[in-house]
Amino acid sequence: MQKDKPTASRALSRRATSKRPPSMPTIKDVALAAGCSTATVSRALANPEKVSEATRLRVASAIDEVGYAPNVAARNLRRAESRTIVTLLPDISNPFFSEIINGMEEVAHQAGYQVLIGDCERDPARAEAYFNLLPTNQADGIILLTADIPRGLVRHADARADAPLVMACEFFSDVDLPTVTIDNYQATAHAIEYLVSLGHARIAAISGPVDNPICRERTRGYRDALTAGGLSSSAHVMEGDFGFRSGYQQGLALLDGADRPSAIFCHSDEMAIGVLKAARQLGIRVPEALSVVGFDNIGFSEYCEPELTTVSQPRHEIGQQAMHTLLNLLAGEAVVRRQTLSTQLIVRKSTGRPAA
Amino acid sequence: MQKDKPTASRALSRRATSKRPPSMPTIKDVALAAGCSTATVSRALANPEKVSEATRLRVASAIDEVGYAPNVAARNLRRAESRTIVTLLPDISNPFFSEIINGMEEVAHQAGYQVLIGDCERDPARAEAYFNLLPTNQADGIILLTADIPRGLVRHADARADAPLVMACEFFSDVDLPTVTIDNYQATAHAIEYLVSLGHARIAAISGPVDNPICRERTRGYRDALTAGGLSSSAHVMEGDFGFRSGYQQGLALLDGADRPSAIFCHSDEMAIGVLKAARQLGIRVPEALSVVGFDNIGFSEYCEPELTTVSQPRHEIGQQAMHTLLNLLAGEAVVRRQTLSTQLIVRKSTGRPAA
DNA sequence: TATCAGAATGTAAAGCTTTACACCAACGCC
DNA sequence: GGCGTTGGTGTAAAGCTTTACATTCTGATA
Repeated sequence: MQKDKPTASRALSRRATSKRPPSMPTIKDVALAAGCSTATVSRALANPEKVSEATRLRVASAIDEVGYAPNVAARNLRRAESRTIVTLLPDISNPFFSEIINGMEEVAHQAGYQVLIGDCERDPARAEAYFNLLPTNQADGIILLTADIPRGLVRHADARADAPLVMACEFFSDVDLPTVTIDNYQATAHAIEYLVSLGHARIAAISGPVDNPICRERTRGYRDALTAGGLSSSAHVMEGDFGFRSGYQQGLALLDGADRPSAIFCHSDEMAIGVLKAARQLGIRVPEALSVVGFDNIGFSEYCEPELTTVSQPRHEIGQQAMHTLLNLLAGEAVVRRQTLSTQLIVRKSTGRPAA
Repeated sequence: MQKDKPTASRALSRRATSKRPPSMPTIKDVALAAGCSTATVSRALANPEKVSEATRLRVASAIDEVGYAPNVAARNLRRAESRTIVTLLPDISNPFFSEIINGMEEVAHQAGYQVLIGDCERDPARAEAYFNLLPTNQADGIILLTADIPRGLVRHADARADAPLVMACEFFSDVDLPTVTIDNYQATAHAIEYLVSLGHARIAAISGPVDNPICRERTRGYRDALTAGGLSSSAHVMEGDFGFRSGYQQGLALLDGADRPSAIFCHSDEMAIGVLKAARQLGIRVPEALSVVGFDNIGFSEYCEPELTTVSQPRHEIGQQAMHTLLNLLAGEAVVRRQTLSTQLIVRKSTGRPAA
């Protein structure tokens, strides 16, 4: 009884590789069970029309007889693809993105793709790491939800005109990627017109980062609408970063001064909610003494005090369209390079006529 | 000139596979350039200590001479792993999770792992799809941020005692996975004690789903603290779903009735904010006529009106620990099966002494 | 009936990496 | 000087699937 060391009959396990003793059945096992070659099994799965009805059925039942599931790594290796799409965003904690992601996942899953969420946190190194998934076949395409990406990366990846890159929500002013956005100019102009129509004459704005193209568009819309209303001289734009705190701080700055605005248009709901807090702190009542408009219609905007008037984007649809576009690109089909989805001004309780 | 059809010299491209004409260099090219075998290159990368100093350097410079990057699919195939961890959560739009995810990604990336975010949306089919990534080697492990998972899936995956499954934030009452949580019982009891110490005698609670183990724990803490304060008879628990709306609705129900509570403890900040809205609507002032306590300390809790008193969880650390635990599990190391992280009651403006 | 087209299937290579095993040289020890 | 180590390296198989090409067979056309 000196069999103390190598003991248990390893003859049982078909493969001696290492771990994973209950090694999954392979396409070979299916072929055996179905009485055909592995090629036929593969075809039955990928190109059913190339296989006779009878074989297809035999294969099908063999598959669940042996409990087969394809080995994705092997498939990816052979096909030189990963069936993974990564989406790059500036900040995962911003609830604005979640609905977009849902839209993307919906169409991705349906097409057999995964989506990998890449939170860049404004860190170029992070962005680069995600871009590197492309040449190494770890990702088939990228959807950018932020323009805050080292331009060199994009240019390099975009060398081929049909590079698997799609932009959503934002856009680059200098690189022409297929893009799905809203009409930021129009949406803003419309919101400002609404404020003007209420009688506001001093309408300030808190922008996102001013070098951000969508913020530029919005500011253009803001200025033009002001001009159209004969108020061009009252334009006043502060810069924020879309987050609560910056809205709060810029709101404080705006409201604490001498001739304060009667309305503030913000480029995000979070900033608008920050403004609400600033106003509260200064004892300025909303909407009686100050009107506030946000952008995005995030979940909170219905639960803050007062409920926020805001510009709603079709976030789910943006996600869907962006993913569709990318998948079409991958399929080598022609895509419309610029899709513009419609927005809606949602009037709630944070806006009203200015005090006489 | 009848060469109109097959035209361009394909002899140029080394491989005739299909697309991807600028096919990446492989380990073979590196071996060639470094004047050694592919095995040595592979070793130089994976087990540098098994290779002589000189060779290592030659390989290194060969690598960036030819611009080599490993083919991950091939590696995964060979190693039967994916270097991907998936995390399952009930609802990606809940900002509570984002900081946890950041913590997880931090340690995952450092160890060369990716994290795939799986939004289950309470749909068992979705959860099952994600669990299926495990046996097919598309994922190496799963971190559960929700207990709302078909139990069969977990049991099945957990057949081996060291299954690569880790639970964070929540836990199962009937399956014993390695878990990292806070002490929900203590944290709640502490919050309730605080309310009692302020003089509240009618303290209601809005729970998450009552069959959720962490909600049970919290309710136990709530009841025990009430009993300890001699208020056992006033216990009153409503059921919510962690979301704004349910907090709002249950808040309305609680506050509209005859003998309304002077304080409400909520199992999430979103619900607490819903209660705030309900109170506002009914003209009940917070904190003068009603104290409200939330749970989680999400970003918005500082910007609602009034700022929310809440129980803060170390979310980043929870994410880190959970990922550490999982990676240790994968490495075959022993792990502590139950980690309990500390919480903190953050007192802001939504709580105060009850009106005489 | 010979031939051909087309459908259905099989064979085997290719995709890239990792690793068990074999091999070789250098070294130290008795 | 023979022998056992040890460190460094190469050879080749294995991991699983897809697919170009070859083969076989059926039925139809000339």
